[in-house]
Amino acid sequence: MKETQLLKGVLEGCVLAIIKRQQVYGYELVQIMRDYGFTTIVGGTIYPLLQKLEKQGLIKSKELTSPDGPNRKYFFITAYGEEQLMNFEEQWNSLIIKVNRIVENEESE
Amino acid sequence: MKETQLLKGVLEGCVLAIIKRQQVYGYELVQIMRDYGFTTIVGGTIYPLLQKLEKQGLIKSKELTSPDGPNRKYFFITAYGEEQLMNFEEQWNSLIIKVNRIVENEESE
DNA sequence: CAGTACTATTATGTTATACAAAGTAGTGAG
DNA sequence: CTCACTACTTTGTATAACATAATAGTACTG
Repeated sequence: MKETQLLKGVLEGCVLAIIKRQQVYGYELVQIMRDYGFTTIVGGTIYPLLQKLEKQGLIKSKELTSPDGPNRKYFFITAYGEEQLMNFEEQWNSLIIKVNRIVENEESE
Repeated sequence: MKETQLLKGVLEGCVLAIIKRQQVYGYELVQIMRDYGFTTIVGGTIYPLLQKLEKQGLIKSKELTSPDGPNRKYFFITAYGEEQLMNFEEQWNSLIIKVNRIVENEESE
């Protein structure tokens, strides 16, 4: 079982949570995720996700020039995005409870 | 975001954990998962998963007659399966830590 | 015999992430 | 000036998990 499968659905919530508290551009987001321990994250994973989130209206973007290279595309969370983030947090917490109930039972019998 | 995306990768670990502490057949497993709160689980989700796990050697099966219908196919965990289950638990705990670190930071700033 | 509950199987679709490659803009070395 | 390098973004193709839905077969019940 690869760790990557566990990521599904989680990544989106994490990205929203990060964008909520600071505006970021894609490249930076990759670094941040890696700092948090998601070492396998690369651009090819993040950019399509950002495009999807923007298309769905959860985030919006603004392009700004960079002193170090090509333009950066900064992302911000929308009201709808915040709503969905809360939604994610609920589902995530609920999932933890369910899974732990199953896995922890293991030792109690 | 549908809850179903969060399931990915988790389902396999849950199924293994359940099979570890009691032999079950597919239909029964569906009921158990539903009791645990995974209300959307149906046969079409569980049976292919069981076949995959058996093919990979994480579980093995034995067919027994049922008093109430067609034969039941009971599943047992193998040594390799137990190994993978421990593996899953580690990854799952590690994922919880990482995600919570991201999500919870939200309020502390 | 018709209908319903049990049990297993399989085909097809959707979607998130992986993987890999490439394109664009600036900077520094020679 | 150009070559290489780094910062930054984009895109195409593949894989694998889970959803959805339909099929089929056994036993019980009316």
